[in-house]
Amino acid sequence: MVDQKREESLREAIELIFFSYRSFTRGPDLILEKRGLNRMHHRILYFVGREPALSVNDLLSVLNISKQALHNPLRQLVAMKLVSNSKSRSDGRVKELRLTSAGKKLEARLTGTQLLQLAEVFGQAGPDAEKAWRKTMHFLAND
Amino acid sequence: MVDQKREESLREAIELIFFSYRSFTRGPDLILEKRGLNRMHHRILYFVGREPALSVNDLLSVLNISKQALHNPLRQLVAMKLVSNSKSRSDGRVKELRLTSAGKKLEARLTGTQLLQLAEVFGQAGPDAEKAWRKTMHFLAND
DNA sequence: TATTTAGGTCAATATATTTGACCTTTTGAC
DNA sequence: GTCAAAAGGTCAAATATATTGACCTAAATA
Repeated sequence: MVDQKREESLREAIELIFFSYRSFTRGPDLILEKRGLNRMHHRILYFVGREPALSVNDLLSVLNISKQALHNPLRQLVAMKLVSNSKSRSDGRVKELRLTSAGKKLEARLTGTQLLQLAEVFGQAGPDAEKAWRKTMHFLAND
Repeated sequence: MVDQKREESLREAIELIFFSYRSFTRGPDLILEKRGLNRMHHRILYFVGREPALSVNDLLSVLNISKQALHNPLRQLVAMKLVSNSKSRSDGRVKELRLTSAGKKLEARLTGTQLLQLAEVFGQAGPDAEKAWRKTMHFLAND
């Protein structure tokens, strides 16, 4: 009886994750759709913006997808002049990915909806809850 | 300067969500892959298991996808005898979806990895952090 | 009886993903 | 200087998925 109650409570947690993630991705998804882009484009813009001069290989590692799966969306972003790729000085094989100013603008708009949303959520939950949330998510993120 | 620091902290939160969600879905995804199923099949199994006699329309509502997008995975699950659909007694138009015993077994295996993972995470974080996490996620799930 | 609702299906299109091969340029070990 | 390895890019085929829009039945209900 105790175990079953705990399972019920853990299933509620599963649903919190499911519905939270959907809520969290809706903002950017709506903006992306209007431009014929998808969530992968946002992820590329996000991580390139997060670490300018990121290499293609490092981007692949963080996204955890195949080279072929990255190929198209990245090519599109470069063609749209949202991402630039220039040869690295220290290693001519490596390309350094960066956001162009247009790329920065779009990234700011996409991620901006999520920053706002999280600011609101943490505002409602309060700083102690935010801290505990971060601690818990840290455990979850690292297996 | 203050605002920029807060943005940095919120971006860390964004990344916690991204990596947490990936970690959270990996377990079921690996099991599903071996059977030629995907995350949508798990979602169907989950919500049907959660509410036996669920109608197709109600399933569509909770999943928030089109009838056509549901059609294939649901048909497959029924064909594999993991989900049963029987006419409702009270309204002959409505089908009541239920997990078969094989469906229950698979659902338990899939969701079981997530239950275990969350039990571990909450165990590490502690009951107070769990409570605060739930409160915060609740705000996030409801916009 | 006529309309609405729940459900199912089809076809066309568009997209995305995966597998696997193959190519160039550059680096670095020998 | 040669050669294997690394970084990156691309292609093609097969597969999978999603989207749009149409159309159908059976059952409920106004």
